[in-house]
Amino acid sequence: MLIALRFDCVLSAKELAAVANIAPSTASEHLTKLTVAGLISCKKVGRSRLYSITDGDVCDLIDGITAHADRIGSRHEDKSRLPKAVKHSRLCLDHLGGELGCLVSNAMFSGGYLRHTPKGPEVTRDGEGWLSSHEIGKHFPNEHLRCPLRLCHDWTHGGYHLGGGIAAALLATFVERDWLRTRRGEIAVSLTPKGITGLGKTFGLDLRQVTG
Amino acid sequence: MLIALRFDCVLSAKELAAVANIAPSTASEHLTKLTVAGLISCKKVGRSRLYSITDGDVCDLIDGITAHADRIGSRHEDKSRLPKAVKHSRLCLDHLGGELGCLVSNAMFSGGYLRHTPKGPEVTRDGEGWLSSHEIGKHFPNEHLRCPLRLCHDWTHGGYHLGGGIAAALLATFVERDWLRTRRGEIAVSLTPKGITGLGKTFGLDLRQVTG
DNA sequence: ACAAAACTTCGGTAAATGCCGAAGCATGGC
DNA sequence: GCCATGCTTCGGCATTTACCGAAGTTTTGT
Repeated sequence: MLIALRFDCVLSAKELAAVANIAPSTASEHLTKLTVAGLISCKKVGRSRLYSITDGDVCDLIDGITAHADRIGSRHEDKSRLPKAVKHSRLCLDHLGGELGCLVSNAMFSGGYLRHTPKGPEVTRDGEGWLSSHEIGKHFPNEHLRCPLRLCHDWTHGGYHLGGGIAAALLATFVERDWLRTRRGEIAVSLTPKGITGLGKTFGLDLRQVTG
Repeated sequence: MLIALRFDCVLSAKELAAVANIAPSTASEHLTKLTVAGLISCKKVGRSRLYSITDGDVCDLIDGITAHADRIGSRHEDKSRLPKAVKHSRLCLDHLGGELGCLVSNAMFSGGYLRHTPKGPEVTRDGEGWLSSHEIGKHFPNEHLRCPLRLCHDWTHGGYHLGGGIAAALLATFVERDWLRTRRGEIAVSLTPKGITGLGKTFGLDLRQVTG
């Protein structure tokens, strides 16, 4: 349920019961436990109850646990079996991960558009200008519910890439400009020739290697 | 058990059974589970098995969960009932917390001795010089096992203070210089007149209010 | 070689947990 | 006003869990 919410931000009790594959009554009981524990919050809308993750701290908690699970789970897995494209650039839920995701993230920090704070990454004054000049909206779907920006531990690459609403908006822009292409149900993201120049100029990266 | 290990770094199965108040056989079973889950690691020494937390990522995980528990737990508590001294300066396991802990932490970041990175706080080149010039050892007990520096969410004050081995070494130095005094079994830390001037000069703080 | 210490494995028990279906409560549509 | 929908509460069942003590294993000390 928490992982489903980590992706979809807002889900009803019925939907959460469906993803967990349990009866609505069981789901209801479990959802109250999660709510009492402060992990999720509930909002009554009509005759539905819409649940979402309480705040960014809880998101980090969930990410930390899933990242740990990935580390443990992949301990005896052969990572080299992953297609090269997936290692290089892949979707992490609804934003960009893999080597390309980490490169973009690093470039935005070293370019002074983002900075690290004890509460996580933050958009600088420069960054706000940069985002709007590139027509990358500060506004994204479910803005009021979703963590705008966070760091995502990248288990295929060992670094960090950007997550949260702004990261999702970034990916949407890249796809819109045909710099990247995604296919429904596939985790791999393909970098177009246009993207090599576009992303390269925008972030000062040499991406000719990344297509692999 | 994990919280005990977060403080003591290395504990034997017997000791962990004692802190959890369960029979050695039960502890053994549980420790196996934690080990399989990759949360703790085991080292055979003589006839004992010494357990410690696997790595810094797991430390972060534990800290995140305890921090969340603090947030939730303190939601319906009356914080104002805490003695003023505890709110101002208190022990957080083996290092300095409370308002004073946060002030010292902030001063070290803004002084350029520490900086934030995605993996947590880091000592800068300046900071290393500063630490050694103040005779605050980079070396501390269990150095090889313990996280050297991390951020601790401070639930009495709402900010962050420093944790980890370096923070423990800092407190030890402050106590040694009689800037602060601790009493066995007590969480409150008292700031001496010497400390008001000493810490004040060292970190550029006006601490006359903090004694409260 | 023998005993003690530290830990694990095994068998059994009591408590907690997850789960479901039926019934009960709100809300929205007709 | 009435029914359908979405959710919760309740009672009860099956499974799982935590736990202990006894017995077994390895290592240390004498």
